[in-house]
Amino acid sequence: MKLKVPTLSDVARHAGVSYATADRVVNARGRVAEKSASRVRAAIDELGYVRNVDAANLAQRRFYRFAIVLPVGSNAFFTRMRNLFLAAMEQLQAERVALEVIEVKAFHPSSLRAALDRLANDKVDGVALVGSEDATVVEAIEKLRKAKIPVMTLVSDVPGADRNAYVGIDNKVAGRTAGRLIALAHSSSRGRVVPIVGALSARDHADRISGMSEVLESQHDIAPVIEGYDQHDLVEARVAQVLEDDRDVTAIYSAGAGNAGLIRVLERLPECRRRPVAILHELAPHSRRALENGLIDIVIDQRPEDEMMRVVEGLRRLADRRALPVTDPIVPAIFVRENLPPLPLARTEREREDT
Amino acid sequence: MKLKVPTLSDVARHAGVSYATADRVVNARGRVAEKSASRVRAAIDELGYVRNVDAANLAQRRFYRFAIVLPVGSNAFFTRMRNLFLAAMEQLQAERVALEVIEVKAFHPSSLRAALDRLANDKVDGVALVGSEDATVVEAIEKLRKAKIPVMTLVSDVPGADRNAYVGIDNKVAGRTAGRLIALAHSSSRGRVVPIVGALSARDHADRISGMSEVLESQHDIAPVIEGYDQHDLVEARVAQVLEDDRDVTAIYSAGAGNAGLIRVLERLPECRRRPVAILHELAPHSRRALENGLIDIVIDQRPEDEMMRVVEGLRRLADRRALPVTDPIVPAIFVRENLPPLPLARTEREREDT
DNA sequence: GTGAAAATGATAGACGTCAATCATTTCTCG
DNA sequence: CGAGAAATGATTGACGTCTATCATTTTCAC
Repeated sequence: MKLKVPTLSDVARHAGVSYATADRVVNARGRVAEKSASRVRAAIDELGYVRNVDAANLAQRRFYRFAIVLPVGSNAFFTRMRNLFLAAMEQLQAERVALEVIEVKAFHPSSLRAALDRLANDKVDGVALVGSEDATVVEAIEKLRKAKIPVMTLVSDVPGADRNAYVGIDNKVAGRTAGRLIALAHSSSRGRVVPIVGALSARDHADRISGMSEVLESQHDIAPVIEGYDQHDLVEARVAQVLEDDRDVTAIYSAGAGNAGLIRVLERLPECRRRPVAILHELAPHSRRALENGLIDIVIDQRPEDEMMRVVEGLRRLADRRALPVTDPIVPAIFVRENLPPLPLARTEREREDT
Repeated sequence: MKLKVPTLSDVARHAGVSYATADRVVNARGRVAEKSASRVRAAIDELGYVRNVDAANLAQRRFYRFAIVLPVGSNAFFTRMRNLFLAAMEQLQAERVALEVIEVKAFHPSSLRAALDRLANDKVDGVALVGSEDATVVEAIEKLRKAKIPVMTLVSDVPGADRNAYVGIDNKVAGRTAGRLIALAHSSSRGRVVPIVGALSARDHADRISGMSEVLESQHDIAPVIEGYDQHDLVEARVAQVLEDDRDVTAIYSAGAGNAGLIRVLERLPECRRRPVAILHELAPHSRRALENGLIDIVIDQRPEDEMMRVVEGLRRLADRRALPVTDPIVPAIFVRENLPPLPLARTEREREDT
């Protein structure tokens, strides 16, 4: 039952050095000649030594401190994610994990940069951030990494940055999937699809529309994109106008937010008007209700619950100097009315209907 | 930075007992008067003491031993799951987790019972099993639990058993979801759907068909169920016959295995024959290829990767006396051609094309 | 009151790593 | 060769729990 697991003492003995030297190698403390260091590393390989994280954490009185940097705004998805992190805090506290949720102004790279710089001077054990493609964010991540702080990007990656891992979906794939489902819903008849985005300058939205278009453009008509800037009223007005002017619309794909406005239009559709197939993103109270009421067909959801868990687990493993598991990318869930997950038992005051 | 976290010494002092008594309470070692025990428990609550798992595991030289009991047979899904566990073994070994994969004859409750009884006399730290509704399995689980061995059911639950948790999907929901997607694919036209199962006596298959029927029966025709007993040739022959005899079939929903046979029929469909909408379960090499080649439309997959991770993580938490996280049920992934996950890099010799 | 059993307390050592300190040895350069 | 810097080794104590042992105290039944 008691397996003989090699300790660092075994490594030192095997390498012919003192425990202190082996410790210096393993923990990169310096003051070790390369000759000795390579002997230690060889011994580690030969013996299969694996650092005992339990012992190390006990000796250090380890209490993980992770910072989660989220954009604040009216986006329901990030509100939802924020609430998930807050809800997890108490349980994580009991497991010696302290989460600090830091909110930065949405679409404001310098604000994100500043927050990350502050964290680089702090003694946090890891940082997870919602990325932005700004070059200053790449630099800020470099700085964190230089301070030996592990970094994970969440929901939106930072291409070119030296982050440890990305947790999120591939928006092109999401768009293509939406395209495929729209095609399926048309059997072999030709349809006319209206795409909606927050803004075409938002990379994730653009990717989704691009993906959808790849799948549909040879067999279906794609109407001009509606930019709704994630504002319900604007979305409502523009969609209503398009549906009024264009009687051939058979499907709507909303890649952005502001979906409460879209749902209101679909609610008020005249009975004589056939409801277009409707696919949108992220499960929120209004989109859940619209699914339940048959106003829309499908919600593509990136499962922030899963994303949150992957981030916390990943940061913990990085702090423990453990390899991250090779996992598949997050597969967005495809919700129809029949497979909606149970509602969470409690809702916080701050959670609003939508943004 | 150094948070003062209460230790068991603090608890003992606070309760006015010795460390040894507090330890006896926390670890249920006995020899403690109820008067003392309740004082200890009160102190734990007041101080918010949480057992230091790192310290405990270090002191015990903890090396988790988990047993995973899987049915052996020609079912591709369980082969896939088995291979996932095997592939994870090495990494887990380095983290002091030893997995033992135990294979029992499929659909053979006494064989499963015997394996579980053996484990009850073994010193394993946890057991995960693919359930069976037999009463002897309920008893075997009782026995494990009596031996203080945590039990999780996987893929198929055991109603009435005292297991710690179930990891798997709701098959009724899966069937309803398939029904909804079939309805979506028919727009508002009426269709004729052919259901396929391994056997109607298989509860998961029956649940799936039942779920689908609920959604479809008021607007669509449901043809008689084909029982294919998970045998490709039989499935192929019977589906071909049905498609030959029934020119009105517009959709096929396969709730069982043996899907290679179904795919062969769809491959050989005459050009003049419109391909029915096809939805089946579990991503396997043949179903992946069929998706890629446009022979079928959707695969509903219960993500054994996720299931495996939940099981290992759950067993570990149970062994550490930690609460399991409140997680949503596994949401089956809905794969179309466009959102297929990357292929694993290596395939083991034992993995076959299908069962 | 006595004896036995149960409850309680005290104690020691183990686990494997971290962190720090200081003595000793080795190496390099003038 | 000597001095100083770097490398190395020895040592100690800490972390919080587990495990075991045995002494002491308390409780209970007769």
